[in-house]
Amino acid sequence: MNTKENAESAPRARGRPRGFDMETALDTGQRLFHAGSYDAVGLAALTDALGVKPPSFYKAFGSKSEFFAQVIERYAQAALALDEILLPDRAPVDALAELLESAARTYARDPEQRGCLVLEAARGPDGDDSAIHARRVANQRRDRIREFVARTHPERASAVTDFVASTMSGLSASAREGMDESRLLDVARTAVAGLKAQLDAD
Amino acid sequence: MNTKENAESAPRARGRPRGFDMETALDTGQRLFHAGSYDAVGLAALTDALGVKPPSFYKAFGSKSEFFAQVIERYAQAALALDEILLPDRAPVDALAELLESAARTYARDPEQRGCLVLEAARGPDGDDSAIHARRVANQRRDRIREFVARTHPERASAVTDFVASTMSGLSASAREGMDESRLLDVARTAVAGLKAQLDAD
DNA sequence: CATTTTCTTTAGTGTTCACTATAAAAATCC
DNA sequence: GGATTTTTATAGTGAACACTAAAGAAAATG
Repeated sequence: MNTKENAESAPRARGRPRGFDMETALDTGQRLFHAGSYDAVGLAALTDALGVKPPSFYKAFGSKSEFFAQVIERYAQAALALDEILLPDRAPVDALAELLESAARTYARDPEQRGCLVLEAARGPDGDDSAIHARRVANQRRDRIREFVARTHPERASAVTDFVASTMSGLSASAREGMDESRLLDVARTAVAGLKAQLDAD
Repeated sequence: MNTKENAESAPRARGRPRGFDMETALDTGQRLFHAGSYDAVGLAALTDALGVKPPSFYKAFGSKSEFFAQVIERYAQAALALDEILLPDRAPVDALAELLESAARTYARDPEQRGCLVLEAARGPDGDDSAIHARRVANQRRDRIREFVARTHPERASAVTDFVASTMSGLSASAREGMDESRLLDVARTAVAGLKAQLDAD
């Protein structure tokens, strides 16, 4: 029944136009949550940063938790492009080495955005929607790593994925505590050495 | 001026006796914080669990944050006895292997106490006393690892410590997300393989 | 221009948070 | 037994939290 909603020359939908841009709001939210955490950034900080009052925020996003879910999805789309790293014709050790080194670089690149937003949020309380959603997104990415490794090492896919997942969580934690890029890279390379020992033991 | 306070036959100190045991309170607090987190366990939950009202709690401990500091110190005293693992006449790889495997076992042993209380708290907001204190305790333990490794590998002590620290944070995070002991042990052993590659490259 | 639709603001709401002032209770001391 | 000391409870405190009811504003429609 919305056959006209994508037409370029269609008149704007009825009603007062929104006073802020949704994409800019998500970007701002992502920055704030990444610098702090879901719990540390209250609605007052969000609405201040967006220049709107609470009802406008809720009208647009429904709730803080739903807003966060959108932020998480947005972050996951842009972070560590698995599609470009886990290429089918690529040796797993090489691909995973690149993944871990990229994580090391990314997690320390911006002093205001240390670590990984998804992995940090995944550690929230079990009952919180924010943590539940972050965990789901994290596990979807882990599934892709497992499938990638299973192509060449089906019997090691789960253990390798566990190790990569745990290592990335550790890198994120260390980055949050202030570890700089070169030290994170050293950690990543040592982890890759462990991966090689595991995958080359065929 | 308190020359009599340790005498067995000395009368009790003046004043109303405390209606709860301090050590039991710290144990209870440790369990609650470990199951949840510093922020997730409010004062109501604490005082309910201890069977006291807020003024009694504050009289005894000063503040929630000071109580937590005591809980953290208590936990660190008991967890993963570094003194028994980092023995001077021991090969670093063997000692660190035992440390990481012990971490894997400890972090998954009790389904209600997953991960490491100190490392989880260390990831709290930068400005919070709870996180600041946890970070300090964590870094004291890392200093001991670094000194231990520096005995035989002075030029690698920092990088090895970074790796062990990051790996333990990763193990803690994975345990919090529900990874079981055998999977954590696999992760630890792969990490040890990486350590061997680094320390045996002399 | 009145109606409809959608978004915005003002002015709250109830709950939870960490913590406190005051009075009373429980012990020792002399 | 009154004074002193220490601990306890009652009854709050102010602040922050996520969120909302009602009214008004800004747009399109006919």
